[in-house]
Order: sequence, then C-alpha cells, then structure tokens
Amino acid sequence: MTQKDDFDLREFLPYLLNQAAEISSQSFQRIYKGRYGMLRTEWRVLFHLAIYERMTAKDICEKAIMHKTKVSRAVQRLEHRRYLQRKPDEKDRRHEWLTLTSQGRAVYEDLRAHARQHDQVLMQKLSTEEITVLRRVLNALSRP
Amino acid sequence: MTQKDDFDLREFLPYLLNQAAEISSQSFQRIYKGRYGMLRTEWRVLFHLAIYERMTAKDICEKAIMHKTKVSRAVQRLEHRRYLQRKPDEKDRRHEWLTLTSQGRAVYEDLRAHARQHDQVLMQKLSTEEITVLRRVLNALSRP
DNA sequence: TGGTAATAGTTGAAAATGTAACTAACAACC
DNA sequence: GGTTGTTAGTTACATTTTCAACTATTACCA
Repeated sequence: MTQKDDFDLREFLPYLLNQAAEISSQSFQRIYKGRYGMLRTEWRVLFHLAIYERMTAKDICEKAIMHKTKVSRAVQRLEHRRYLQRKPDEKDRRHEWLTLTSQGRAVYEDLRAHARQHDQVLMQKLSTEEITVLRRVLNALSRP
Repeated sequence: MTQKDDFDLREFLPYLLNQAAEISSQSFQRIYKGRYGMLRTEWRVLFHLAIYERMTAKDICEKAIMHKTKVSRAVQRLEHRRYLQRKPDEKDRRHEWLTLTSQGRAVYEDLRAHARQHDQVLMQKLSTEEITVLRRVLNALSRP
C-alpha cells in the first residue's frame, strides 16, 4: 500500500455533487411540473432555446449535455404544446432549427422568475465568497 | 420591477450542480456498471452498508436520500447477487437488518479503490482551498 | 458519377423510475 | 380485547430513460 487508506466515500465528490444537485433542484422541479406539467428534460430544452434563440437539436445535446433521444422527445412534447417551432435548414435538410413561440417564451419568463427566486434562497445558505468559488469550481468540474 | 433583471440561467445553481454531478460521475459509473453490472442505486446502497455495517432499508433511505422503492429494488438485486444478507429484527419484525456478505465487501473494496482514484483525478482540477470550500458548500446545500 | 461513410434526428423495445395502493407487524387508545 | 392509526417494506402500473436499430440527407473520394 503506497497510499494512506483513509478515503471516506461520504466525501466522494460525485456523491456530494449528486446529493446537492438532487436536493437543490427538488423544489424548483415542483414548480415547472406543477405549473406546466413539464419534465426536467423539457425545462432544460426550453431554457436553452430561450437563451440561445435558435438551435438545432444537436446544439442542445452539446450545450445541455443530454442524449439525443432525450432531446428529440422533449422537443416533440414542447412542439405539441406549441412552445416551440421547427424549421428545416434550407441548405442542409438534416438540420432543424428550433425556436420558441411567444407562448413558449412566456412560459420561460415565468419559470425564470421562479428560478431566480429559488436561486436566491439557495444562495442564502452561502457567503458571497463561497458562491464565487462554487461557481468557478462547478464550471471546472463540468469539463470532462 | 423591483430587482435587477440580469439573471442568467447558465448560472443557476441547480443547473450547474447537475452538470457537474453528471459529468463527474460518468466515468466512475462506467466502472461499477462495466465490472459488476451495477446501477447507481445499487452502488449507493452497497457503499452505505459498507460504511455503516448494519442498516435497515429505512436507514438507507434517510442517509442516502433515496426513495424507499428504489432502495427496496436495489436491495433485492444485491441480495440476488449474494452481495448482502437480510435478517429480520427479533423484536420488531417489520425491520430487516441488512449486512454485506464477504463477497459484497470484496466488491466494495474494489470499487472503493477506483472511487479514490477517480476522486483524485477530479481534485487535480482544483486547489486544496477550493476543495475545502466545495465540500463545505455541498454539505450545506444537501440539507433541504 | 456512383458507392461508401458520416451526420441529424426518430422510433421501438427493454430497462429503470415514480406513484399509489398494498401487506404485515406493531402501537395506542378506548 | 378490539378498533384505529402508524410504520417498514413490497408490488403493480404508468411514465421516463436507455440502447440499438432505423430513415433521410449530405460528404467524401475513387
């Protein structure tokens, strides 16, 4: 044994990250589920489209780190509720450009307000210093 | 509008936490899945039992913050592979005490070694200071 | 030009999860 | 003692996710 063997899995980063992620998203999940019957996948696609205006499903896969079948199905459901529109690319018919409808944008604005509020509650548990470090660190860990 | 409206969802803590959790657990997931065909729920139950020696399903639900049906099914699968044993409580037959078999413990030891290694890779992306803050913060966010 | 490979996105079947209803054992109260 | 309420854990069914195979379109290259 070349290393000290004092590794406690309760300190394992993926585990701690999962716990924090799970708990911190629970109450917000109840909001988009309760108000619009949306799933997490749909919420993610929705807000990516709101932020980036115009994306293909592929783009969303990459930005949101979601599998293409998840995205495909989330897009179907959002389209069915008229929250987004598809338009095939003229030059390359394999691509479809996705944009939110005004209805989709309204839903986004509403949820965004709740998200901000939710975020503020979470941040109350932390100092400004901790928040800064946390954001930086989470970004670092999100690059594989 | 009483607040500045500069809230960017890319900075939303539950989102950042989810991304980091997802990415940071991916490669370790391949290990327990590839070596033992285990699911995340099973891995979690396994290591909780390894750490706490002897627990009921209820205990695991609370410690690991998992729903009781998830735990129930994970326990069934682990028992089926002979990684754990159940023993009903003599005084209160509603409780079942769960313990790892020596086989289960061997699997745990193996996975723990990989987990440690995985954790070290993750931590290389961070300073010791950042790691300290991160652990503290994740613990704070894990209390609802 | 034609044939093979690559890419975007969809679909179907299998696996996993969530929800609610269930069983079995105990507790508490009259 | 019997009724009612609680608790630990399981099961059935519906929903969601995963995995692999599929279509349609474009790219590459002899």
